Amino acid sequence: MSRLPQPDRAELRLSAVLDALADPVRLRLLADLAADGAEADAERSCGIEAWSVKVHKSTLSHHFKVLRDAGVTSTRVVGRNRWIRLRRDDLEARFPGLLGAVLAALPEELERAGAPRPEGSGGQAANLAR
Amino acid sequence: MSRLPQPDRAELRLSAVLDALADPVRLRLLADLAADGAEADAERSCGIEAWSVKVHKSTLSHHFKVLRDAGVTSTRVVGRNRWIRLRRDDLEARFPGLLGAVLAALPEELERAGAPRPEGSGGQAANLAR
DNA sequence: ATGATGGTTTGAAGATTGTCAAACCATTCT
DNA sequence: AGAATGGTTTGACAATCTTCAAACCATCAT
Repeated sequence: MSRLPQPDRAELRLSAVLDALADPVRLRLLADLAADGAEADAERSCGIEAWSVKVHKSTLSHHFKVLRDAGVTSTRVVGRNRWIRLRRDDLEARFPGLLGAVLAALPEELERAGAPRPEGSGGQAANLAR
Repeated sequence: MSRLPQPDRAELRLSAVLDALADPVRLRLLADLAADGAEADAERSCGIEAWSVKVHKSTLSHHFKVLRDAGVTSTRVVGRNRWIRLRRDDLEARFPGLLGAVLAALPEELERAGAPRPEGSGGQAANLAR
């Protein structure tokens, strides 16, 4: 069991994080991740079916790399599976309030963005914010 | 005296704001604006000399449009001059904590990005790496 | 071993974006 | 009126990004 390469907490760059977040697909992935709960160990499989965005698996892999390189997520390798989690603590330490502000605004943003609905689209909005 | 078109507070979109902020030049413009103070009426002329980023004036105009269209800034037209200000209140109302978090992280980010070139070597892409 | 599975890497096509230069527009000055 | 000024718009070019498809790699199952 190992971990895919990722920047240390101290190396996190604001511009990289903003860049990573400035994409509709990645925002949706973020929402999926956040919906898993605020516990530090909440992870999600890398499999296509686990996410509300339906794109090619290589595209998904690409977006995960962007998020990981920016320091937004952490990826644990177990066998041939990957488990992804939000780096809430590191982000909060480096950019206090940033992730929370984004997560809070996310449900409404996705609503307006329309299209892909997570299939149970009620209002689990409250779960997203820490 | 009029005002360049801008989205209403209720129309502000998270993705547009993140997009607008996910650029090194615009982050620097934001820092310049924020440095003017937190008063709601702190404005800054649109003139090239007023900003710490040295790019062509049409490029500057383009970036201001992106910021304005995203709702980050507001532009007042006086004669042949423009006066730009941060829409702090509107941003705070729509995305509480977001602007503050970005502004707080900005000084260190600009530090790492490398200071604005005092002299010469103005290659096209040399100004700020992405 | 052989094959299937989960995910990454590479390659290529199309769309976006950042930049400068030149033309343009409206306002102000002489 | 004519010229200068502050900024916008348009056009073009290079760089980057998103996406899918196909090849690839490592692990697990048979």
